[in-house]
Amino acid sequence: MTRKSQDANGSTIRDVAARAGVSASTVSRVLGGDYPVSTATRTRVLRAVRELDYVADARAKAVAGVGTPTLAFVLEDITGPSFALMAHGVEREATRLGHLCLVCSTEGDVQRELDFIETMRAQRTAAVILVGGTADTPEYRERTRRIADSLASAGSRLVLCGRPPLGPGAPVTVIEYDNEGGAYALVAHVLAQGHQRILFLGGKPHHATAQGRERGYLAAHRARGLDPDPELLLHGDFTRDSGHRLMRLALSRKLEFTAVVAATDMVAAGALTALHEAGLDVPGDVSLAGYDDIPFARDLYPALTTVHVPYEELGRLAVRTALGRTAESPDEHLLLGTHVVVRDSIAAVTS
Amino acid sequence: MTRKSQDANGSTIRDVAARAGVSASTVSRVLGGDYPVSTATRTRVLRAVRELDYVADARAKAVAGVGTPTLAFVLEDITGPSFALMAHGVEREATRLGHLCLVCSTEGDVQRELDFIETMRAQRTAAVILVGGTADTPEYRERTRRIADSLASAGSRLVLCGRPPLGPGAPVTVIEYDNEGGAYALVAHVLAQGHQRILFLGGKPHHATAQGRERGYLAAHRARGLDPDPELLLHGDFTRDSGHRLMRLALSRKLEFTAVVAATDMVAAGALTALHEAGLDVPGDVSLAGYDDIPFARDLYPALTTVHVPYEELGRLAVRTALGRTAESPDEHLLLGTHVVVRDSIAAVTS
DNA sequence: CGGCGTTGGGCAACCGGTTTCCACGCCGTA
DNA sequence: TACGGCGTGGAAACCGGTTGCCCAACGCCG
Repeated sequence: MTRKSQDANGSTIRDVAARAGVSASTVSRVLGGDYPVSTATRTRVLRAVRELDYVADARAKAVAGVGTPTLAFVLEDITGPSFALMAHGVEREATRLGHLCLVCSTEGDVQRELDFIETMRAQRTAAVILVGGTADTPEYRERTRRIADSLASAGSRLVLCGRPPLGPGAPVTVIEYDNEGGAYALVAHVLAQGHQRILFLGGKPHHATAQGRERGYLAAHRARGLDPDPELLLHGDFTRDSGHRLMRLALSRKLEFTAVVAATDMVAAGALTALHEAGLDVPGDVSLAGYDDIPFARDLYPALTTVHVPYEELGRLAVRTALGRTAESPDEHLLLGTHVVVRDSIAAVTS
Repeated sequence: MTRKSQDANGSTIRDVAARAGVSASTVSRVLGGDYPVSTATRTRVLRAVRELDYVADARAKAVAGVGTPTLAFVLEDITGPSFALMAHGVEREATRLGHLCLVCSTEGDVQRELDFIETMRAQRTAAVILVGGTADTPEYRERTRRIADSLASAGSRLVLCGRPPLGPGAPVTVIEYDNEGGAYALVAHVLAQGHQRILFLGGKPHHATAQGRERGYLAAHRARGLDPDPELLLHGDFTRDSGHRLMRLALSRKLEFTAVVAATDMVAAGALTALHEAGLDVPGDVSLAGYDDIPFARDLYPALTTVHVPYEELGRLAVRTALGRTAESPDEHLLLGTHVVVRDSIAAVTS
């Protein structure tokens, strides 16, 4: 409670100065670099620093304008493999560019997301990266645009990663990947194997990512002059359990299909297990495909045919474009390509 | 370059004060809470805040001693499922306790780890959580102890999560889980099914976690009066590719075994794929077990028998004990239990 | 009507750094 | 010997907040 010094807290620059017999400015200068300081003084200061195990308070430096820049990363749940991949990309690139990396899971709670972004604005982070699909409603656009403006006026930057864009004029960087195109290619591939009735295990009806993939599924059919049976279109979410549940549902309903396309690999994993549990052979009895190409896809049995999404690259790109933006460069909107990777879970129909 | 105000940066408390026609202290007080302020003044201030979209700079608050506390989380690679689980636990508990969460992947680079910890000390984080096994060498202990002291003297706290403890006296919180016991139980289970020659797909020889699991493997044999064939002990790392490679190696060497125990589920996944590729049936021809019980374990085919480790809980506990520690409570050392979860990948030998 | 307690709000010090500006001593040179 | 320039280092202002202290105005009561 006295003037302070040996508290549980680290020592201050003044403590170091006192011990070295110089002023605080001098300590700052020998630590800071470029200003000329005599060798004798420098030595004394450095010794004091070592003896006190001193490290300058990064928050104070930040206030003074020379802090470590930081960037924030907010997602629904780091536990999902594709999220983890993106997180990895973000984190790598961030530290490569000398930035710290704050992370927050929203657990899908919009309010938490809002609160967190406000906190990040207070932290003066260089950028806030929002990742993961969501419903593309007018309300979403308006809310997100407000966030973007607010962040921009604080000198920060909003990045949407795999999220619906906001339309022109919003100070936002958008990095997307092609959901519709990927699904189109994948379903076209399945159709080309002779399958006619393809069960689609989709996500939430309003979820933008889910919609994109569903559109691809439909478009691929139409391109062949086919009109898929609406019964074959099931909706759930992007989890393993959803896939498992939906697959059992389809089986119990005795729907007719020779192939299953799942909206994500996680969904496919759940579906695959359900098929196995029902004693069905994949791809002998039923073919199966996923979407995302998470690392585990190749260790499923049979190895899963799926659509590769460059998630890690997505993350890297997000921070690179967000940080690399020059003062008034135009707002960027990137659309990354996807491609189907053929493995063993799809067979040609024999008949 | 003038006196500032409408820069790209957010507005300051003085801007708000000016606009509301009060002093900065008053603004701080209406925002801060408890100090009595007249309704009229409060209204004016709040309006100014709204009009300027003002948020107090969190870094400045931190310097003044009322900042948002932060905690750091350093691991090798967020991409590993068990790491992701722990990260999730840490993140959840941290935000529950009102802390921000910094994250950094070291990619296994000791120097990066050191640098990052130093940065965290500068950030004055409430705690630094180091997670993931590593080699338990004297050099490790000494280095880590220095870090712990250094952090402690800065009022921060080091938490070792699934890492070798440092021995008594170090200002450290250690949260471990039982590697040897889990492996012992698992291997005992496999032996009880009648298997005599069990291939062990281990990790790096000096890696503490790997050693613990290997010890369990050996102890379970000895408890039955068995002495495992040294040929059956293979070493790699904890990745899927290592499991794949080692399994192929074992097959090409024509080693004799009826069961495989992998040091992690990832290793098991790689091994399983290698077995499938070789045309072997699991568990018909070969039984297989893993360790970790990552979410994917049940979607492998056959569903993987493995040892459950409460990773998410581990993460939650790490932050709770680190933050909950009262001034001079004794340094804690928790050892969490594990248990084997039996699925379909192990069959009894028919002989 | 005057003393007094309460309320509301400004000034200034402080948090821990950085940086501008200036003073001082020493040197070389005219 | 006087003077100008350079090499060093300190004092003080600043970054953007919070808070202790003090004072003015107001209402209440005697």
